[in-house]
Amino acid sequence: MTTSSGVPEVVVERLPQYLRALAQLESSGIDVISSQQLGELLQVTPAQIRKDLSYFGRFGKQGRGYSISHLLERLRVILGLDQTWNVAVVGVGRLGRSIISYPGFEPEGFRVVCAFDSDPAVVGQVAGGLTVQDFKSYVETAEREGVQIAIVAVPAAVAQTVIDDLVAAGVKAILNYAPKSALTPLDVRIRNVDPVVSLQSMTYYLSTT
Amino acid sequence: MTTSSGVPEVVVERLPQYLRALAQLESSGIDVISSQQLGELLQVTPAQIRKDLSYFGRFGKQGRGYSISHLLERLRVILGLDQTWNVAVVGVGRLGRSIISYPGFEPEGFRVVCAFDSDPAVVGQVAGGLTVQDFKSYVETAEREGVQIAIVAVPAAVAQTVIDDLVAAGVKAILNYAPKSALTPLDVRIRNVDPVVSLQSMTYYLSTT
DNA sequence: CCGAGATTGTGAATCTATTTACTATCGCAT
DNA sequence: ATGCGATAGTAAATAGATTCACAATCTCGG
Repeated sequence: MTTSSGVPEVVVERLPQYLRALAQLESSGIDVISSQQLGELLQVTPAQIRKDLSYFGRFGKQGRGYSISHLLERLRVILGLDQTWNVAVVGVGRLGRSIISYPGFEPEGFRVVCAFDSDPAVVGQVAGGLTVQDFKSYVETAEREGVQIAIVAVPAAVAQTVIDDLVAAGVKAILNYAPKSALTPLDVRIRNVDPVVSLQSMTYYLSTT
Repeated sequence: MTTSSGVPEVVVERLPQYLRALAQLESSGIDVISSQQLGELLQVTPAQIRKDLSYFGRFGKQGRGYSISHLLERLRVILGLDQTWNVAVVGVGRLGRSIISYPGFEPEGFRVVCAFDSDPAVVGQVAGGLTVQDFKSYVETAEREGVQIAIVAVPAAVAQTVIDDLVAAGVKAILNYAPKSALTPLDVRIRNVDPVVSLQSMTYYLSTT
């Protein structure tokens, strides 16, 4: 699938992988890396790395490779990671609470700024330093807090409805933890995080071998 | 990527999606569905559904469509979901505990049967009805409990080492929650669950639009 | 029992992604 | 300065996945 910008979606999905590997290399004190070496590290062909990067510009030096710090900086800009993103968590059950207090978001520039639920018993509770808001007030609160991304952690049965509401409220990126793949308009990005689906595509290989 | 069995990996990854949609349709009392209708529901072309299924046999009836209950049964067998899978959780921190008590695995046939950590302060604790074992005892315990799948929820810094140990212990399927894509031999399946990576590939589209 | 309408299964065509293969260019040692 | 070895960038070739398009065959009403 190629998107309007002309960059294939698979390519965009690989960039965060490169980013992560490069960040780790940088923190271990390495300055320069070739597509060959990075490819070995990530189990990807060097040509693929070079081609992927070539969609965005020319970042390497022949005979030498890529400056890790420079490439990191460029990738961060390409992916829009040179800014902080405000995130709303919708659904504050067991899973929603784990997400709110997951410490991995903040260092990567994703800040959970508000949390919503529609259960009156949950609204008003405090989770991870945030007071849970009524989902009815989503539009105002999200606007006030400058929310750009929503994380959905509601039961499967209501996921599509909640996502429709979020889309109507103007959210353009949704991370969906509900065990249900939901439909969105083409201009709204959605990624599903579903461990059961991941397991189910591995058992295929376990049982045929 | 085509695997030894001749079925492309993308196809295997779509089957759980079909399964989930069909299960939901069945529970809402529908008996038969056409590739057209299922395609609309999943935002996939009817031809793709028919072609995907054709790798495994002929399950439909011309002029009518697919019997949902029959197709469900066949898909479960194809994916190896007609049995229970025993799962070990490695790493019992905040995230590991959430995974152990996640209620979505059991109904789908994935049973968490043991949990490991290498921190002496955590070993011996009880989490979700399971006593945490020392990771040193992985081989014996996993053998005794009939573990076939491992879920890794350890810090990024030790993920590769832990995964190497698991591979050495004979695990053939790993669900990796560590924010680090790890390398495994080709006969070991690994799926990464990483919300940050998912977010990072969406921000690309948010910032270029 | 027959014909109309629907829908599957699939070879061929098309579209997309990956890999190959080579040129241009760089850094470095002499 | 010069030449050599290494490596990026990329056009062309290949491989892979998706879609098209249609024959085969099913259902169902009359």
